Amino acid sequence: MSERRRHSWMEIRDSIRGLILNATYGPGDKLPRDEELALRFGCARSTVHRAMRDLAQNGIVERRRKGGTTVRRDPVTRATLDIPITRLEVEQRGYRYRHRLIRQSIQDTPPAIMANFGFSEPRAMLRVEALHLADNRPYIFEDRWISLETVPEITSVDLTHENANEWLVRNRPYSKCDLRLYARTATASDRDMLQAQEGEALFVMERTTWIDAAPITSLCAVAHPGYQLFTQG
Amino acid sequence: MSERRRHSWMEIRDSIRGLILNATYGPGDKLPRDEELALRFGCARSTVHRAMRDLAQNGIVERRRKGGTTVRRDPVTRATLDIPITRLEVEQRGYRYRHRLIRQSIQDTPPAIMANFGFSEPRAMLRVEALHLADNRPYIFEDRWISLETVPEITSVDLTHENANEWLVRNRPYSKCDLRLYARTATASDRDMLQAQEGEALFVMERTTWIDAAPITSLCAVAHPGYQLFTQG
DNA sequence: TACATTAATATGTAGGTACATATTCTTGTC
DNA sequence: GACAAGAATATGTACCTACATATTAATGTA
Repeated sequence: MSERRRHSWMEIRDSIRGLILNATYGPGDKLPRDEELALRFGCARSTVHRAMRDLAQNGIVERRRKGGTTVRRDPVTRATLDIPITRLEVEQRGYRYRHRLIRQSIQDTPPAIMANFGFSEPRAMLRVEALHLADNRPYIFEDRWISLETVPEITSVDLTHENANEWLVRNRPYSKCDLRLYARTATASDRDMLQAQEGEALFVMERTTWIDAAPITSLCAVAHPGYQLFTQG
Repeated sequence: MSERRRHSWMEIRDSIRGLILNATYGPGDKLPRDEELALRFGCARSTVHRAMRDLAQNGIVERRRKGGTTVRRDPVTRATLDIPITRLEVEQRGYRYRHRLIRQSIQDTPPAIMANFGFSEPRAMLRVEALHLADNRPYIFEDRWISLETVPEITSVDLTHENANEWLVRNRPYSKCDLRLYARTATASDRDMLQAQEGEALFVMERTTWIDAAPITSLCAVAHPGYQLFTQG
């Protein structure tokens, strides 16, 4: 009898990717159905399915029920960013972490925050401005807006002691997160806060989170000059 | 007999996440084994496994063979970045794409590129400097180094016509990609190339790719003033 | 005690079956 | 030809069983 060796889903994935690489199937082309490929590779459909899920996740192919699997027409570089809690990031670099609450007040959301959440009307939220320090030097300044409806307890938390970043991450895990990254020239306020030189380039991360459809928080984090963000491959 | 309804892996995932959220299992705690949880939830082990894989992928838990599943001690914000081919990005914004080859030469890698690849010695590579334009205005300037050992055919490609970005993405898909993002103040050369104002903040993306252990390319892409990078949630 | 060897065990994967679900395709009606 | 209803079909999921694999824990030996 033929000794059918067991194929790992990664082997199958690499084989399918190989077919795409050597142009057997080009961008936009439809791949054979899973069952057909399983037959061809001599493995179970579930193994092809596992391989395909990985390829789909990595943006190589697109899959639709009944529609079948197609090679993505527009290849992308897909990278996973891990943004840790700032305290851990600082400590992992061997610095002593400190946190300073600058301001805390209830205000109506400005247009930029409304846009992040998709509001059409201003809403009262808790605004928290805080500075993260590494060895007493400014590390990241954050300007955060927190929903009073989704997170009512936040008003009774002492944010001078416990920082909003960690409190939220531990008490209000999100189900959805939007991220926006860009560069900005240091303003007068940045210069005070982050000890940046005039005209220096600063790295900015805007992050907005929801639990299901309910808004949690939207923040604009401005990093100290020289800050870099990596992917962990 | 008890009518065991079928549970979807997402239900199970949300249930497990619920246990973590309501502090039944805190950061660093060990969760019960899959089999035990399956029994508890009244589903198959494979369903728990599917749920756990998702939680692990999203950085909620960590799993190790024999070691079991533990709640991650340090929560992270995990986001998936899609960096499309520049031409598509430009076209999707409704602009006309053009590409201009600035320079092309074989040089020894400078320290920065050696560091990206992990080389201890300089190596001769093809350096390609090119400008991507949107409606004839500078969009992204890229300074790219391509391995002559891994991609020997590149020397016979006419890069004035076909751009290196697309040629590589279509002909040398990578298996590993490192990404580094930061902000930089415009230099004199940037000002010429990207029509940036003096002292303006520019967004920089450094990308290094390998196929298995073989280096493919390392590039430094400097975006026009005002560029932003989003996650596709 | 230190270290190597072996057993135990939780997760990971492959294969298989049955059914669910979302589309697309076909067909019928006007 | 336009549109709605129903059939066809490829992917998605749930559950099983049987192993594979990576560690940790236990055990034996010097």
